[in-house]
Amino acid sequence: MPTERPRRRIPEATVARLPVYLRILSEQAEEEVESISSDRLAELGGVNAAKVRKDLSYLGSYGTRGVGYEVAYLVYQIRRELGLTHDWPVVIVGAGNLGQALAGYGGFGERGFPVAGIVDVDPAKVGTVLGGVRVRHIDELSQIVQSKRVNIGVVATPTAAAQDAAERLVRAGVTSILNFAPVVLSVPRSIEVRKVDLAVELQILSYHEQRRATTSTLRSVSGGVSGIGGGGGVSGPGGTSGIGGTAATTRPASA
Amino acid sequence: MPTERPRRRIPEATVARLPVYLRILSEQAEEEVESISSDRLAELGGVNAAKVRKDLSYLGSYGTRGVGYEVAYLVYQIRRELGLTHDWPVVIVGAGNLGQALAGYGGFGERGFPVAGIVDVDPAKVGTVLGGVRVRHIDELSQIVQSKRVNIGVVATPTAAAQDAAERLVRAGVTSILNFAPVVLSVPRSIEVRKVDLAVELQILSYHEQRRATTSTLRSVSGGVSGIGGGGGVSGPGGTSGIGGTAATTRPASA
DNA sequence: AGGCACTCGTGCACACGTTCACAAAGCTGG
DNA sequence: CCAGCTTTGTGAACGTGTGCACGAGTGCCT
Ligand SMILES: NC(=O)c1ccc[n+]([C@@H]2O[C@H](COP(=O)([O-])OP(=O)(O)OC[C@H]3O[C@@H](n4cnc5c(N)ncnc54)[C@H](O)[C@@H]3O)[C@@H](O)[C@H]2O)c1
Ligand SMILES: NC(=O)c1ccc[n+]([C@@H]2O[C@H](COP(=O)([O-])OP(=O)(O)OC[C@H]3O[C@@H](n4cnc5c(N)ncnc54)[C@H](O)[C@@H]3O)[C@@H](O)[C@H]2O)c1
Repeated sequence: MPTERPRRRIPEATVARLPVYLRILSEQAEEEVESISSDRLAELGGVNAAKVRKDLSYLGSYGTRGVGYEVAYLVYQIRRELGLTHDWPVVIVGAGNLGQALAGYGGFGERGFPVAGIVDVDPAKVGTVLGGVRVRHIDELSQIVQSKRVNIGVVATPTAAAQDAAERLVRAGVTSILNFAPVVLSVPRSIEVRKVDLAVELQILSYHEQRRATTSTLRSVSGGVSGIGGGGGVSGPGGTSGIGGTAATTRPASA
Repeated sequence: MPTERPRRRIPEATVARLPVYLRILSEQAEEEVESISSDRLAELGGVNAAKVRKDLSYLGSYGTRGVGYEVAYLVYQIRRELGLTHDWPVVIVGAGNLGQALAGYGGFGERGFPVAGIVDVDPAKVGTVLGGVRVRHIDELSQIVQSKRVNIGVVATPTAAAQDAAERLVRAGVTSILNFAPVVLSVPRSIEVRKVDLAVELQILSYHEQRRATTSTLRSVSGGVSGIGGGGGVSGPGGTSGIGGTAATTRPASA
């Protein structure tokens, strides 16, 4: 049984989809569904069935031909591959609008990412309690990261302070950063950075809206953009890089 | 001069990067920089210079060999291509934690996406004012969308209500949706949906953290994942689809 | 036991995206 | 006006991601 995971490298596009499969499978498990076919999973996830099978095949996971995949087993495998077998505490830098929303959102802890701490520079913010966590001064960042063994940091400061926040996080020992500020952070190559930029999302939507209007006012929205977006890719080892693709189009079978 | 934009189709990956170039260029413009080379822009954006040039070439934009690109002209061209020559009012569904943070965030209006309205089902929320906008009942959604000519809707409701919110938005006449709820929305093919899923982002980071720990505790984080993510791609016209890649890794030249 | 319906796993072809490398084009200084 | 330097624009090679099509197991029914 201890079929040691062959440690294959999983394509980044697949890694980006696994969390979605995981959520769907977890929901199915709650509804007592024991087995699921790639077709059904594809339908729920709004993807191609072949893609689902290929993605799952990277897990080395065994489905059963003629039957499908055992939900519980898949959930276990995906969680294992994503490193969700234990919690990953996160620390939030910036207790403003966004930091508060994040802290007040229970979804993180539930999904294995408890908020180990929130820090801010503003003395007025320090001491207040958000989502059960007391805001502490940013000088305590290192202490929090060290004592709580935090690997993931979230940047929720104003744009101007984001680079500083990132540097402090790196210095404190964090190795992954989720950045909400609309700037390209400059950090050592070994640090994994992901970015969530709402303005970029809206501008991409704007592009399509504009296009829709221009292309031809008649021809009813032809194909209609559908399909899956390439995952948050990761390119070669080439030195620096930065701009990241972001959210993507979605659509499940409305069957 | 009125070199009518040849209306080339711009690759989705490029569309996802244009907003970032735009932000960088706008900053440069403020600093009175008049001209910029693809090398410099690449450095600031953390991308490959060749990619920058290729991306910009889709705009039909003219750089000057031996010199670079005229910042102001590029800003104009990108804004034009992204449809940012006029405002795109957005309507937010769900005035909870997230909806409040979004409404209270001035960055949208500044960037051309004024909040035309916020709606909620909870009578207790209706009437309160967020970021200068009064929360209205969801039954008024159509009226808001129609009168303010809203094309873009934001779903910030609990997961369970997201599909319903999306359907209401579509019925009201919205054609693009930005979804924050962790579910795959089912909407007509002609509607453009983009998704921002924080849990997915964190899980991707978790995957890399886990990998880092497993692969080899010694070998210092070799290449370190860097590079650009594929843009929020859009695949073939094939029927349904759904899971979308999301944020991506970033890193500018820290030179 | 045999046949049949179903579903996985994957080879293959194609589409898309990235990067290199270089000719063409423009500027500057003599 | 030419030589030399800079930087663009793009063809071509390469790498990644997608989707089809089909062989190969598996379970069920007769
Ligand atoms: N609020 C939103 O809905 C929203 C949406 C999209 C993007 N963003 C981005 O998220 C970031 C935060 O937005 P916000 O609305 O929460 O801003 P905010 O101004 O409400 O909060 C920022 C917080 O960061 C703190 N801060 C400032 N400098 C700091 C530093 N060096 N170290 C630590 N903390 C510091 C401030 O004291 C403040 O509490 C911004 O970059 C913004 O562009 C926010
Ligand atoms: N808060 C965060 O930081 C955060 C982070 C990640 C994801 N999300 C996601 O964003 C969504 C909203 O999160 P939140 O924290 O703001 O939740 P919330 O519970 O604070 O707010 C949800 C709001 O939506 C309203 N609502 C419920 N059903 C509705 C309906 N059918 N139509 C219109 N409005 C309706 C509720 O009255 C409430 O005001 C959730 O799906 C959540 O998973 C939030």
